[in-house]
Amino acid sequence: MKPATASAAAAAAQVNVETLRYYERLGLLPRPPRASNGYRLYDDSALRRLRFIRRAQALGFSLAEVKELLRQEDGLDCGATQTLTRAKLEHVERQLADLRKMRSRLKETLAACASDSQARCPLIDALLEPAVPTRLRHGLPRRRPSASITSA
Amino acid sequence: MKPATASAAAAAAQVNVETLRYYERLGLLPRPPRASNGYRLYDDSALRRLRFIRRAQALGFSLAEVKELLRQEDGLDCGATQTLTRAKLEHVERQLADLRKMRSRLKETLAACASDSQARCPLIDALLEPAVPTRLRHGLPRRRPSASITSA
DNA sequence: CTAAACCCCGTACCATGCTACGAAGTCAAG
DNA sequence: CTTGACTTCGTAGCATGGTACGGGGTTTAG
Repeated sequence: MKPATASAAAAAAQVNVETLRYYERLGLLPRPPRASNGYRLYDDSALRRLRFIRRAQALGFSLAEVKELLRQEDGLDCGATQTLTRAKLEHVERQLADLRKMRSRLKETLAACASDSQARCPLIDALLEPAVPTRLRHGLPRRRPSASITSA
Repeated sequence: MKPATASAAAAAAQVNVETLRYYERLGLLPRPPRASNGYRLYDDSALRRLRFIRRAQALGFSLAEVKELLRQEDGLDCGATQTLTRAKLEHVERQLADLRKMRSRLKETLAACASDSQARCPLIDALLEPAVPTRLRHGLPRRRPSASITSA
């Protein structure tokens, strides 16, 4: 297998060429060897690594986490990887549960909409549901660090 | 129910106070009436709307989509909402499938790691798998619009 | 030889969803 | 009356994950 050019590597991994440079800058991809003209040459191991990154991302790992995972490829211990993986598994389990809830909500809503066509959409009511208790002044937790909703 | 202050409303919905202003700027929350001192007053409908936003977000809707959804609360037709909901449902189904795949991958990996302790971690290999055919120059799809990996 | 398509680099920009900052006014407990 | 927690505003900044731009060199089909 002769090494791939940037665009070939990018196409193979379904990413933009610029993304390769981006990953390289982040230290996710090693600085590749260059041809005599200065062009980057991506060999099999680089392509594998690139696929690894995309797969890990698809598994829900952030790029920072992917970087952690990759450290072990370079000879580090398995422990950190296992810990990360376990945490990610738990996260995935939670996501699954949430999504299942979402799904049934969405389905119910659509069913109601379909039967009750012409009337006002029940989507609103479906989402409105139980009130959360309101606390007042003096000693609110202030919720400093707000977690992103799409990832932990 | 007397109207809530900003911090009370924020606490009730588990969001940062600034987030209320942010949503207001985006047009997700209506400009609330003000007390004589200029303070925002969030009544029940505002609080419901705020909860709606967070729930919809938790269902995977982006803020832009939430805004679409909310337009119908203001008397618009149910059709757009249904369409959005159906699309979101499909997205959720896809996510579920992906997550299930992830989960079994993660589980397998952990199991392998546990049994094969001390040896090199199989995580890498687990993710590496099948090669993608490499295409060369001239007529690559160029993949202009790259979809975010966490949402469609 | 020319033109298109590829490559390099650094830097700037984008979208999303907040979060923080500073200056200033308000309000309630002690 | 002071103090501290609340509020207002506009604007700026952050984190993530890219994407684009401009100015330049290279390569290959025709």
